[in-house]
Amino acid sequence: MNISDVAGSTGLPIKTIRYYEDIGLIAPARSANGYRDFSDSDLHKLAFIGRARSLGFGIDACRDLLRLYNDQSRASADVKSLAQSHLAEIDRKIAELGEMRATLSHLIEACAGNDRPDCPILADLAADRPTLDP
Amino acid sequence: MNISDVAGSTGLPIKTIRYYEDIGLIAPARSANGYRDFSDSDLHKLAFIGRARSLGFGIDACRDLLRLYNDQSRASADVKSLAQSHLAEIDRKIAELGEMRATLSHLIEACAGNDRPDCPILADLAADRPTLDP
DNA sequence: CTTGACCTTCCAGTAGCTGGAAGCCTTATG
DNA sequence: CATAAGGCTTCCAGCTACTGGAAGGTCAAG
Repeated sequence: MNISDVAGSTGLPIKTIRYYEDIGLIAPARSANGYRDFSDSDLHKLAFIGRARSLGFGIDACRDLLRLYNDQSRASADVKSLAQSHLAEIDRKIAELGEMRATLSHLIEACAGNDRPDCPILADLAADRPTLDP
Repeated sequence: MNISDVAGSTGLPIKTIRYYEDIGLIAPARSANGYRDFSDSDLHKLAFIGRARSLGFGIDACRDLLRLYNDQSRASADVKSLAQSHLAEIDRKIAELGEMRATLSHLIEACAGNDRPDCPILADLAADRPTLDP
């Protein structure tokens, strides 16, 4: 299997697949002509990584997940713990974005959005202390 | 005003302030000894940038916001539009994280988290198609 | 005069790719 | 059989927004 086939069936960009080899996530065989020759196992691994990435797991977490996947003597508790840390991180990000969203939409509502220069958004950014009034 | 004073009153790390000069967001004067000599205007600008950054605006957006702030003939509509694009981006990210969160917490709930190896999280990542059942 | 706290610059690294250049390999067509 | 298009290779650079560290100049106190 050539790289473009794998890209097609995993949905991962070719560049990304090569990058994953670079950083040691996969190690596909090589054909006589130097082309990467992907096995079904490589394909499976890449699909696995792709799904883990789409859940927001970082590369190192993907490495850990792959290791756990290949470890028949794993404890599901270890996987769960990894996932829970990641979930906590996601929640942290959601909370952070939610705060930004709240402030920002508040400011946007207060802005006339017309031809005149007076703007509560800029006023808030320029304020000595950010506006916190309800 | 030396850099550490500015760092102290804006809450920005010293490194970040120097970085902002590097990329042309600010241009503080220099004392005879080569030290940066920040004016009140520099301070104000940095505080402005810091607040914009804390709302999630990117560096380029900060540049735009500063330009608009200094432009007396601006239209608030331009500021509002900038803020609205950013809000849309935040919403997009929240939605993306929300989807991750939903899938992930679903999987976590299904995982026993004990000493045995069977794990629905790994099973889902390894599945030919990700689990979508309710 | 020395010590320690500042300040300076420059270089490198972080995460996870992505784009592009230069060049070999394969396949289809004339 | 030549050639052109397309796929493959490697390597290098750049993206965001910093952050850490090394090497060295400066300043205030004791």
